[in-house]
Amino acid sequence: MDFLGDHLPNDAGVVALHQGDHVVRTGDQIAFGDLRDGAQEPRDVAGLAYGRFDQNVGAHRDTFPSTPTTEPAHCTAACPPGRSRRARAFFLAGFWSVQYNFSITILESEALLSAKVQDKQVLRELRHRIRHSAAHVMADAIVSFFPEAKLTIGPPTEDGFYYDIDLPRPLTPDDLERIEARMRETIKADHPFECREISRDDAQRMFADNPYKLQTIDEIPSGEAITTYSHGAFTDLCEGPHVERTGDIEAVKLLNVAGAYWRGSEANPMLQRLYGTAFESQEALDEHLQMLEEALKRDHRKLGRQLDLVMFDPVAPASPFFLPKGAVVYNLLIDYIRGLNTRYGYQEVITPQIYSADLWRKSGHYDNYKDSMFFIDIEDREFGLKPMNCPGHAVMYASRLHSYRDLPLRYADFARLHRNERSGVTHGLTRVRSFTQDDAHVFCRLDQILEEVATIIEMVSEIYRVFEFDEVMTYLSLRPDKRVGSDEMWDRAEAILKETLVAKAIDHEVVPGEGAFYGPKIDFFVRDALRREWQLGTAQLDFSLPERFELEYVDEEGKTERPVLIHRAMLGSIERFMGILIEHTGGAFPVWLAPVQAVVIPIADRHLDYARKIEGLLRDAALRVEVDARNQRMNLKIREAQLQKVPYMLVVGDREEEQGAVAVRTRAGENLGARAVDQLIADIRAEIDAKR
RNA sequence: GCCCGAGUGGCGCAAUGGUAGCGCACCCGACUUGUAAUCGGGUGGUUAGUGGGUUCGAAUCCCCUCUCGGGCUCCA
Repeated sequence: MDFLGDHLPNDAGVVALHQGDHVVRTGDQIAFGDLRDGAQEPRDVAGLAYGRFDQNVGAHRDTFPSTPTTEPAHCTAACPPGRSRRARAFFLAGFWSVQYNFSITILESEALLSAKVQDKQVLRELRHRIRHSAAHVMADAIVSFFPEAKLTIGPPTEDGFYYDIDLPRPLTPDDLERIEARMRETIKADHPFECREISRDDAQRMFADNPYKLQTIDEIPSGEAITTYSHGAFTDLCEGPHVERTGDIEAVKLLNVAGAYWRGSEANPMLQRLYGTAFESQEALDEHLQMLEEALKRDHRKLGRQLDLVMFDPVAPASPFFLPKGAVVYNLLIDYIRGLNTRYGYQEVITPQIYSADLWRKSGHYDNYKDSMFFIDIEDREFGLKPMNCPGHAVMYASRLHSYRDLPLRYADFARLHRNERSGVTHGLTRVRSFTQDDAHVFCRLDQILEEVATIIEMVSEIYRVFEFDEVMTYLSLRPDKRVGSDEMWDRAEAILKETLVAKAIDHEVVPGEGAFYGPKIDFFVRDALRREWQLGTAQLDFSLPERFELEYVDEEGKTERPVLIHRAMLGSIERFMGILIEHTGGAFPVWLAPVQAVVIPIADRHLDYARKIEGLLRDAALRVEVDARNQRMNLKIREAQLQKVPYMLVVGDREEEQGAVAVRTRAGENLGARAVDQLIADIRAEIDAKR
């Protein structure tokens, strides 16, 4: 048996995998784990897990709990973190080579790899400086046109920079051009950036006419140095760092102007925020702009219309209408979650849409959330349309006595929710006023929290794996200033969540102060086509609601205890998830979700009957199929099916009719040639079952 | 909610104070087609609002309202 452990040189860091002619590429699903001593074959591996292969770093994401299709004998736990990349690369190579006849090519050494990683860091640092410097150059240009402008802050961001400025009048696109032209002059002049450390008094004198800068100076801790950076005749309060000279800003582009509150508070004046970006070369800038353009093509609002999935109308602002094709996807997503819920012991419930305002007073929504709710008066009584399911579930829980044996009790609900989001914050499908969550509430004992949260993480991980979201950001939000419950309670709850994340080996960022007032939470975010982050899943601990609704259970000793509530959502809102998924897939849904899975394309009218027959066979196999019966050329029908991202185009003409076959073309543009219908159905079904 | 911008046939766009036009879609007709757009003809908009104003004249300028977009804020 050709197992790699013995064959790979010691410094092999990254391997390329081949199956036949297919090279395993970044994003492909792989399996990996750690070798036991003396391992000879895949089953000698502890901790099999699935992840994705990434050409740059070998295997990563060792955090997915496993439900392998080929169950190895010793599948015990998730792969422990901290093992070397090499060990993992070895293993995955070995596993796949044996299981699936992959052959292995060594791409590069560990040393090379780390140099590459280092280059990335250097580049990031360089761009940071370039953009920070570009912000200064921009401010310089603006001040030259508007001497009364008051500068505030101008930091670099992930993809560019901005400067918030108090200006006498709104900037126009023409202004942007003028400013950009002036910036180029400054860059060409190649002024050096000079850093100067100044005293607090000097700083205050220097920026005496700028209240924003004065406030900034006031907030610099007394021990810290106050510095300015100058280029040419321009000086700004700044801690740096910058590039050496303005000429180091090789490529710059101003993008747009927007309003922004000083210090982000609505109570403060609205400033003008001018966004731009800068790169170390024109090519890199062009590439970035190209990327932005490509992203616009993936915009779910555009694709949602083009693919007949969803529409909007001013009669229901920010409330999507799902067209038949969109409804197919929507329902399939819910079906999928329903299946998961069943598998993990969640019970679905159906609860009212409209509740007396009394309920919302009891839950606290009336005091804290009233502006975001829709209310209706009926027969002199006030009712509220539900923005969340939790109070309804609490009412259900409280309707009978519970033993500790009942817990955890897991209620799932796909009810439609309505939130009166402030105008100006709504956005396509990702922020709407009417939506459905894959919502659930777990009522459990304190000692059950860890397991419940761990299970939620497992479910979420499976979901993100199925949908191939590789870049999921996980945040652990801790106690905010305004909160309920004792500090001990918070200590304990935060510790449990943290422990669970560590146990599940989930990379996460801790965000102090961002928790809900009722408890800490774990949130999962992914990015849309324009790299904006959107929250999908969440697991939130809640000590407040059980208190408010006086929820109880009877423990082993007959004592009355209060359960803890866990709010969970995995896709988040189905609407938002669909929006993100459309952008993630560019509208090319995996076959199991595709609204139309196959289009039968008859070449001429005389093939119509045969096309109908094929349609019937596929429909009998529960596939979503259509016949393009229009009197049009085949080329046009293929083009349109292609634009609709239909996974399979089945061309039927004289040849196919004779053979009782169909000619299969995929949306990837591959012509697979003639296939027997039975075989085709079996292949597509397998693809659907595997959710590929 | 706040700042800025936009709204023209179903969709994408043009018309910058002087007769609302183009492409796609749609309808009709011809063509009967082999892996990303066949050809010809036709219907359709008093320009977001049965809003207000300026002007001899408004898609175009001003005001109000609505909706959408980019941000900010918000997302208990």
